[in-house]
Amino acid sequence: MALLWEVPLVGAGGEPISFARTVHSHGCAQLPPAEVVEDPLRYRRRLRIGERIVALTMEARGNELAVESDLKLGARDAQKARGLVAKMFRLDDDLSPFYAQIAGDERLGWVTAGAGRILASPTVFEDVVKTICTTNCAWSATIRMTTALVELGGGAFPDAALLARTPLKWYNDVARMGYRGPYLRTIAAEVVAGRLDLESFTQRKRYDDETIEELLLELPGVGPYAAAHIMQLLGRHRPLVLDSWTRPAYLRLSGRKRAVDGTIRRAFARYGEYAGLAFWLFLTREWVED
DNA sequence: CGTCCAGGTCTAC
DNA sequence: GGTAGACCTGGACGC
Repeated sequence: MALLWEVPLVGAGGEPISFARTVHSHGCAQLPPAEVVEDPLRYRRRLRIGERIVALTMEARGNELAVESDLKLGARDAQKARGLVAKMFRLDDDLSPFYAQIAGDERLGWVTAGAGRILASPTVFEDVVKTICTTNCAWSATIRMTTALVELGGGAFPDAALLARTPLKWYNDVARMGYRGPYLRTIAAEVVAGRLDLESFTQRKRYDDETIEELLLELPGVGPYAAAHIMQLLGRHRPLVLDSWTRPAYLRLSGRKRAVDGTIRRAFARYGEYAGLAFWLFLTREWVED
């Protein structure tokens, strides 16, 4: 294990970052090729750097994020790995406006201790594929499909080129993805052809949230739920993720007997561009002990 | 063994 | 723009 990086756990606005809250920010963050290890809390994930597959282990050391690599990396590869970690932890994001908004908020005041960073994958492509693998199936199926994808990728998540050249037979017979297979393969092919630049979707100056939502909804297999979910992973926090998990969770935690989507949206509308994040944090507070 | 449904989406009205 | 019905899979459940 070689120490790759130590970087302050601080966001772009100087706000604190809770390592535990970040690695437990959502379920997809724990899908292969990533995993959360407890005691001490660490986040591990394999990724492809050039020709090699590298296993990175991340943990909090004091107020720093320490990143270790199982392989010794040259300067160029080390730089690339650091860049991917920065993307995953969204180190360039500034949550301080949100924190200022919820300071003293009864429901969400606790968040300002460093919660609210939604851990991303190294690529938007991976998050889009994984999100589609969460739709209309049990979580066990999501794990099965993702595990197959990572096996295809030789231990790392496959890139668009590999998915585009993989025959549909594999999607059906090996990954058992059903109707999702053609969706994912089509998206991969569009990326490879250069007609779809998912990685640019993080660029706030280039695309506003509304545009990104429209572009996401154009993708096969991406509807309102998936678009909102991917938006959260992109750090675009207005849309609420409304699905068969969040709806009952909201009822349980709010004490309401029933609430249609419009009612839930109104309950969080006052958080403005952070409404979706506020909703998600309200639902997941108990995932981590303060 | 059949039906239902799980962190929905698409198509056709 | 709003709403049925179909859709892969496989685990849970009722009969």
